[in-house]
Amino acid sequence: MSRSSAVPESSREQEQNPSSRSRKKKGLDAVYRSVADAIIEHRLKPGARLREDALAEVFGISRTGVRKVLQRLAMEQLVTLTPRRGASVTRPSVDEAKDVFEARQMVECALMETAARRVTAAEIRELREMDRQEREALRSGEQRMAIKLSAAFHSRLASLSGNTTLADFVGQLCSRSSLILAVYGNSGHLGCESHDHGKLIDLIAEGEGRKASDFMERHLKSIEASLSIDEDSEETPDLKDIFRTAAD
Amino acid sequence: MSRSSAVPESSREQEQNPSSRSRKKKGLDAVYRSVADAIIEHRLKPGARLREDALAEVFGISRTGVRKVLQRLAMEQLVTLTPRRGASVTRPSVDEAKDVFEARQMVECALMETAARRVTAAEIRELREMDRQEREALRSGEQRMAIKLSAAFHSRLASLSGNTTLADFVGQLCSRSSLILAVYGNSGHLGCESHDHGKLIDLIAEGEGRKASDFMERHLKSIEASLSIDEDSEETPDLKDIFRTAAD
DNA sequence: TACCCACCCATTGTATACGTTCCGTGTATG
DNA sequence: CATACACGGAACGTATACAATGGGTGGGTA
Repeated sequence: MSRSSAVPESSREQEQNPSSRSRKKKGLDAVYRSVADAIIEHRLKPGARLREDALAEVFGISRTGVRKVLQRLAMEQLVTLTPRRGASVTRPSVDEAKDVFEARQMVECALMETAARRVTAAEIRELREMDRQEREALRSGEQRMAIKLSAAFHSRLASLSGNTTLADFVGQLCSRSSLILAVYGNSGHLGCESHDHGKLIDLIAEGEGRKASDFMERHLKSIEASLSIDEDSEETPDLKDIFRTAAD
Repeated sequence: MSRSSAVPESSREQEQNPSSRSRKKKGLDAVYRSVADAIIEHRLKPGARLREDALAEVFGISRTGVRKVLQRLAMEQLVTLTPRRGASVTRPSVDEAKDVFEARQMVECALMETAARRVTAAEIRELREMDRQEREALRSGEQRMAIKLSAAFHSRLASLSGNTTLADFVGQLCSRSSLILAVYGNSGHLGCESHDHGKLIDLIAEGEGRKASDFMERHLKSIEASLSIDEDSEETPDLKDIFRTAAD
């Protein structure tokens, strides 16, 4: 009972949320985006169980479609499919978090040099607009939206390279980073400092690929450093340890 | 008629081939490996249609399981799911091929440095054994097996870095490379020259990460250069052009 | 009182059945 | 004789029904 009660409220949120505006009939892909966004925005927290029946009822589709969506999310490491236990939002391990940020530094930095060479004026304007929206969301206290926009910004930045394969990979890494922030992030300051993205755009616009790459490296390292990856916060919640004082 | 008649023989290959040895009962995941291997080994050529009913009958499972497998393969870019046309083995475009090899050079080279630092003696032995098997297959004319082993070698090499995320990514890139070789490769010489892998192992074993990275870059560039990426070989087979001489 | 076993229910895994859409072919007409 | 329309069939998309398994709870016993 204690576990199953962790989620149902969020599914109600889905109904009343206008973002998933009653797309009952067409758009199976829209269901995927809805769930993915909910996870990225931390409306569905790591560890939350995703029962097939519940999702099927919420979105007005059958379990068949739900399973397809969950499988796709599982392949992107956003949800974890335990053989007979069902699906739950992935709770990234410390090693996983480390791997994801190592991958991001490797790929995103390298792509900056290509992006600086290929970027167009229209794309620069688009990036500035995205940055503006992100800061706007951050300013008005919409942390959830800011997190999603930040991931979208990094993903769009990677897509400037023109390499679809690497861009998609970065997109997945950014999504997983949102999960990592949800688990290991300090609620005090979010991952991306707003002014960083603006500076990044400047460097790209000036064609300073090398500097953009270096800046991106520092940017990502600073995000990673801001995480509180305590080794001891792993494994069992240690009921004994937690309630030791109470029992003492 | 011209398009649909291009494939049906391949589905018969599946039936008579003993490699998919009657894994009827357990192992839904085994079906995935069977199909993936068939694609990587070029037993299923790019463009080959994969009818759900046929696969279901061959593997003794229902279409439900087949669809799950096909979806997974589609996500790894090994098969293409056309909305109402069904599944077919992906025929990589020129741009896709270029992207994949750019990604491989970026990631695999970078991982060599990490691998050279972390590799153990046991892993070196394992790599040498894999290299031996690959050369053995190449020597005995089993090109299909050699292609698969070569991809497995690169994938295993990447996994030495300890970064699961990047290793999995490289694994997918290697699988897609097999497809690219099937389309753009000259049947004369396969992608990986056998002695290259041995040299790569030597450098890793000696802890020469930098040299290993450089060598890997040359290795991959040489594979890419061996491809015959003719821009004109794209698009429609141009029945008019092909039969112009006959009509003339 | 604490631990273990057995039963029941909830949830997922799999298969089958139905609806839908698109391709191919055949015929009719300009 | 060519083209266009229409019909039939085949394959995919979706939903529903059944089967199997694991966990949770309750009772019994040491």
